[in-house]
Amino acid sequence: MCSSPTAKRTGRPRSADADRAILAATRAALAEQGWGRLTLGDVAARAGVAKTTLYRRWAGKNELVVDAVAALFEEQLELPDLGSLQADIQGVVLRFAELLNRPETRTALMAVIAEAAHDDALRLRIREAIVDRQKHLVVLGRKRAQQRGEIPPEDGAADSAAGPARDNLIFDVVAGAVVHRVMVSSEPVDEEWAGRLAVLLVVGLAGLHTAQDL
Amino acid sequence: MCSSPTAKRTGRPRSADADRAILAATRAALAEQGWGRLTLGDVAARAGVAKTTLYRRWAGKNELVVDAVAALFEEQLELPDLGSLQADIQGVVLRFAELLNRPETRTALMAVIAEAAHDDALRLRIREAIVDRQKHLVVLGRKRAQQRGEIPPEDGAADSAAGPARDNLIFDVVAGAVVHRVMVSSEPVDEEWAGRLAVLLVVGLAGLHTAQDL
DNA sequence: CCAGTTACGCTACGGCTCGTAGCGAAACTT
DNA sequence: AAGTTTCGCTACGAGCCGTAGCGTAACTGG
Repeated sequence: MCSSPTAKRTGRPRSADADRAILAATRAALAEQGWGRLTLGDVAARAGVAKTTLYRRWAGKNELVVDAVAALFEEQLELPDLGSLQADIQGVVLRFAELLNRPETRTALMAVIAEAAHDDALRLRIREAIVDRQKHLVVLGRKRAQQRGEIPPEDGAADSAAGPARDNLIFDVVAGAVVHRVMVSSEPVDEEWAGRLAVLLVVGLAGLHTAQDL
Repeated sequence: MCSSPTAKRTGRPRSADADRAILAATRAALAEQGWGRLTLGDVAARAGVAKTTLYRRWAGKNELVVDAVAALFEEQLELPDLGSLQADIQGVVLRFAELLNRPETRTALMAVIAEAAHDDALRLRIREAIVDRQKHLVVLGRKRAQQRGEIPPEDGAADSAAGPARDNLIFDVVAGAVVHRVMVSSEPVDEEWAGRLAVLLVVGLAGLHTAQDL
């Protein structure tokens, strides 16, 4: 009943500096030791904070790491307007790959996704902190392309579910391809590769609109 | 000098039954407890094997789990010939998704990929045991499509690197999209979604061939 | 049949990390 | 000044890791 967003409660407030220091220390430790050897004791020591303070704010390793990497997604992901749908896709692919190439994110992102496979709360947290933020870029990119006339506008009445379904497909293809290229194939995402992926998508997307009978 | 592949060495041979029991126990424990709570002591107990036996054959959790899930990929992944490239893609996507929906693979695959981000030996092992096996399906699918005339044959002299590059792109897009759909978006890969992905790829692939100037 | 060699099961151990409890001091509200 | 919450610190039991040591089992070559 008494937990409004910015509720000024009684007692000593939590240090915002400590929050920042802990998340930064988590990313640093993650980059050096990876997920497997990351210990909360080490993070606390790096942040200059008692281990108990850490446990007061996060339930465990999973939640802490999600917040630590979510901060990176928040400040680094945006959709540049490069004039055409193809160029926009290429641009956002390169940005996303750059983010994935950081040593902190490389191991952390896959690890938390793995843990989320049998942890519903964690999966929800990832969705809100990371996935929805990315998915929004797809919707934005589609709207821009429709304004430019590169893609036919929504025909509302026809098939009301086709639009969001297409967005979801594009999202999984773009994000999935980049992640797979970087993490599994472990080959570089350069302008050439990003360009080919963009061509594949733009052409294929046009095909999806004409073959709507599926 | 004396280590031929099937070298009959002196001494008591390693039990093949124990190998199978350990890998099966690993998959069972993985399905129940997930990656994070998986302990090698538990695996040994389930397999009816001493913990030391486990350490004599595998260096650690990572290597063991890779072998345990690789066995599933080996016996379950093949490319059905369904008459057209689009149908073939749709078929293999559905098979791959079915494999990813198993509780053992859901968490294990992402976890070992995460660990491989800073473990070169593990990355190589994953590549040989899992990735190359999948990639072979792409090459096979392309050859079939070329024989059917759905895709122009290799023009050898023109751009010798374009063919493999296309294969790699398709591989990352297909595998990445399925993994992302299942693990991140956590939405089902049904015939409808697989069909849309197949259309996107077939149409886009044709576009890649015409716009070879990239 | 008899060494020689290797794998196995079992027990035990030090070492590390986890997550929590308890304490006194600090910071902030009323 | 009193009340409340956080903080740093120390200490602790619990669990798992990975290894060592031992006696036994299985298989090979002389």
